[in-house]
Amino acid sequence: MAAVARLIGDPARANMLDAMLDAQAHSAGELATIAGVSAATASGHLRQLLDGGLVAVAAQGRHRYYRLASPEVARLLEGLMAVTAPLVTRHRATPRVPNALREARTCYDHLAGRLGIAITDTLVANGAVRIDDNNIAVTDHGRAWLGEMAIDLDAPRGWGRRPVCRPCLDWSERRPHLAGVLGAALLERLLDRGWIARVDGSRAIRVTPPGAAELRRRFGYEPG
Amino acid sequence: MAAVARLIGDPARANMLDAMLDAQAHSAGELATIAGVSAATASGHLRQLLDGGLVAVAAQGRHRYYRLASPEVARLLEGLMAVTAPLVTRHRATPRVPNALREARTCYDHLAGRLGIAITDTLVANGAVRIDDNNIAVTDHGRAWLGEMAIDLDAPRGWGRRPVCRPCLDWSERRPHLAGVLGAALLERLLDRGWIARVDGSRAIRVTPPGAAELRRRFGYEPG
DNA sequence: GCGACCTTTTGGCCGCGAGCGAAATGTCAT
DNA sequence: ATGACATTTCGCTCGCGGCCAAAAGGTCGC
Repeated sequence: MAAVARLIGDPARANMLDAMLDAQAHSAGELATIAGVSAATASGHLRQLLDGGLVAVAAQGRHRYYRLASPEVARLLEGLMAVTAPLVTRHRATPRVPNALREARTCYDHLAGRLGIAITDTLVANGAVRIDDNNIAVTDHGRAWLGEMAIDLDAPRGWGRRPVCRPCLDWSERRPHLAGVLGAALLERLLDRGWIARVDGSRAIRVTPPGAAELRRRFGYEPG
Repeated sequence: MAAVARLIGDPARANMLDAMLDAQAHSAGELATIAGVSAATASGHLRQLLDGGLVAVAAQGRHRYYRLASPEVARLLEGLMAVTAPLVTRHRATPRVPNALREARTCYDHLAGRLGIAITDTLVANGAVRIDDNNIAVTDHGRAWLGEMAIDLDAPRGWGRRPVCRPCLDWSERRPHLAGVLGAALLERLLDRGWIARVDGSRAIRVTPPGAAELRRRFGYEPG
């Protein structure tokens, strides 16, 4: 247990892992810049993360692209943030995290932040999903509703057997939001409909002008 | 994020935290022995864990009793184990963890291991709780059934507002088991009915002779 | 092929922090 | 008060591991 925690415990490695939370692959050099260390140092860190089973690598030409080894690792990292956040903000009234991230961001492969919460709330109000305590389940009515969004939860999605819908604790809103296959499919659909877009090299999500209208109408989302 | 992970990343501190996963308070000297370090070193570690908000302390006479600061910390630790376990056992066919722990143990303040899974399965079969994907909810029928066990989920339980029932991933069985207020109440009831007992200074749980009969009849649990 | 580029390996420096013994602090028992 | 015990603080040593510059692998474009 200590071995895994030790890997995350170094600031440079933690920054790299945090960057990989966007579920996209990053080259070694890119991660070196993000971590603020030389390429040599970064390479050493990445080797450790690889040996520790926290990340996986895909060699492509002269680049080597690193990504988190599994959704479990992503969940672990978000869990760490959930424990960390209250400690940091305990003595600070002003939000320490950039507002763009609080507003809308990706959490591994699904949406989080105010936008993620707004969508979750709407699906609950619709009766599309049901939440008891901290648990989420998709209803039959929900499957039909999602069909209109061209989302078929029963379609094979490549990444083997994976829970259809899982709660994921949002560390900025302190509430669970949609994760699992449903969360991933929603993010994908919103992206390729052009309602939202990724922001440069950040996990932040930007709402496009056409997206603003659609998201307000369908999910009652108003930018904060 | 790195700060919290760094604290767990030291073997001595990890051992201490692991010991505290039984949700009981441990004196500083006891934790020093468990971690295999001197009292002076242990004191330093405990101070760090305290400053980091991972543990809380209660001074009682000349002893100082340490415990985990919150259930969230316990969840984080179990999450770490879930990521760690597969890495360790990947190249080992034989179980590395003592069988007593796989059989029945406490997981913070509820039951885990084969016994915990057996109880969870029975409650699902009864229709007392419902599991969708990885989510658990208590049904009305479940509340009545629990009433026969003298468990009232609506009774105030001291520890403020806390989810009635939460899934908790079992790192030895790789399946979710009952946690939350329900899990805690079940453990408490089984203990004070004398069906199970804590084992010395371990998280292992021993089934008593009268308990063996009751657990087989009610939950279909057969010792492995 | 050759040069440009990305990445990893090697070697060496250096600081953080884990470790202990000894002393100090605080608490209980008599 | 005095001694026994639990814990913390202090001062110190020492090794692990992060860091970089330089060199070595690989891969692509020309």
